[in-house]
Amino acid sequence: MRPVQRTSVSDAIVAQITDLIERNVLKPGDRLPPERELCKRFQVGRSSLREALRSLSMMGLLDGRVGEGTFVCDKGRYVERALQWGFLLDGKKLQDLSETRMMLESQNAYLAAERATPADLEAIADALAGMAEGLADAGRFLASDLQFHLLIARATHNSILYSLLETTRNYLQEWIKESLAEPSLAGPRAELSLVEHQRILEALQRRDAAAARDAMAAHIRSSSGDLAEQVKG
Amino acid sequence: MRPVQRTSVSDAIVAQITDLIERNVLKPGDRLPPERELCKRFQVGRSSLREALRSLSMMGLLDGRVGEGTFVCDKGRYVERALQWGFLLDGKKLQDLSETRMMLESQNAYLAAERATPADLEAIADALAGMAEGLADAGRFLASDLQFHLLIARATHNSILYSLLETTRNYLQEWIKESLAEPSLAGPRAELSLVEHQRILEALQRRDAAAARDAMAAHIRSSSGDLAEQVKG
DNA sequence: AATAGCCGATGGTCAGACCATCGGCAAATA
DNA sequence: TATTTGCCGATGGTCTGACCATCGGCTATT
Repeated sequence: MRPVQRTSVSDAIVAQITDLIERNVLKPGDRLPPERELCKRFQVGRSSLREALRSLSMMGLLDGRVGEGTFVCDKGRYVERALQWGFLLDGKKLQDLSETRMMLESQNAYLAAERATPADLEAIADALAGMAEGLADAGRFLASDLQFHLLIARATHNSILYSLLETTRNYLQEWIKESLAEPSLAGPRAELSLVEHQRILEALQRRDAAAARDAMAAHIRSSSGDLAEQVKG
Repeated sequence: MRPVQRTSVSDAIVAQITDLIERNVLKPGDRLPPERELCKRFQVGRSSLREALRSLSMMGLLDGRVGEGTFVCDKGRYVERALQWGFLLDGKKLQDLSETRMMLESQNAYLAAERATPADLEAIADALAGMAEGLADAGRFLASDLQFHLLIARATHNSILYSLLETTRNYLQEWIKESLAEPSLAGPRAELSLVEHQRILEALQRRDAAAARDAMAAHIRSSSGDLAEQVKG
């Protein structure tokens, strides 16, 4: 004997729609059938359906517009939405997140060194060039920096690892931005960062997995040091 | 002139309740007033209120129990929840999952060796004892096995890493179960598994982080080998 | 041809009803 | 007296039908 599965109607709907989005049957930008129509298809009341849709909207998967319909959002919007409620990222959580990122980044670098295609490496090199050109432009520098890391994650050809890193980065992005915006640190920090990224790329090009991992770890450590100070102050 | 702020009723409720939880007016474990009561206080219809509550439940802030009430959940499991969503939104390839798990398990073992409290170690040892006792009982063996790994993750004292490992395990659990259920493999596999777990525990007790990581990696590798065969067959 | 007004479609909200479940209490039972 | 059984109110879960505000496109007026 084991506890029977208790499933609420709206949870089931959430699961179904989520699944449709996952399997790309519903693509970003697509419009869902009207609520009243969905009720008939799912054989549920409008309340239950709306609770499901509202939950999905709150998580940023859907977007309802009066008089127009309900649309599928781009993926990744939900993190933004989450932070919109100015949510709890207490010190401990930030530290945990930072640690998780460190682990993901370094391990991804390791795998990327083994698996990156020539095209991957070229794209990563381009991102690095973008950083160099953006030394004077904090916005561009940061964008290229992010791109660099995401491209490495992509080069692992593991969609889950990529997705996890992307999410953690999204959460930490705000703090990273503030950290780099510190005028006293910005200049030297950016140049140091550039050198560190250079080392990572070289390791990747040499297919030296361990070196890539260590170079990435060193880079994150040095930048998360700033992060820690940022949090304290 | 700028676009006027359009706010929906349930979003406003979500914001208010979120704020109450943030300011600790509503503490974890607290019970909210009944829905019908809240309707009167917020001066809104029950549908709108329920859409808000459902969203908060979906995000892991609230938990509604029929006949009892709606309660504030422990801790902010918010980030964890979001990461799990990130998880879902991408294709779940067994190989990718397995790889992610390998990385999480081994890294968690590393951190656990550094941070486990005596109580943590004791709990892990208990789980191992449970496995030994359950050699003849596949169900119990598997349960203790799972417990062993989760307790190690817990011993990292990093809620995000724990949550991620828990999620990957949940996804893989079905395959793992089938794999161990194979009659031809069950006996020897379980005994080998026991020895591997023993090695991990010893490394943890010695506070030898690298050894713990390597022992865990070896264990996962050997068990995921079975997993791969299982998938092929 | 351009504009103004209308109208149906659609999401947003509300109110009331019924159901299943849970916890506690009282009555029946040993 | 201690335990079990049955009942009942409270509560979340669901359904229905209704009304409103808004949007987009159609139509008629200019």
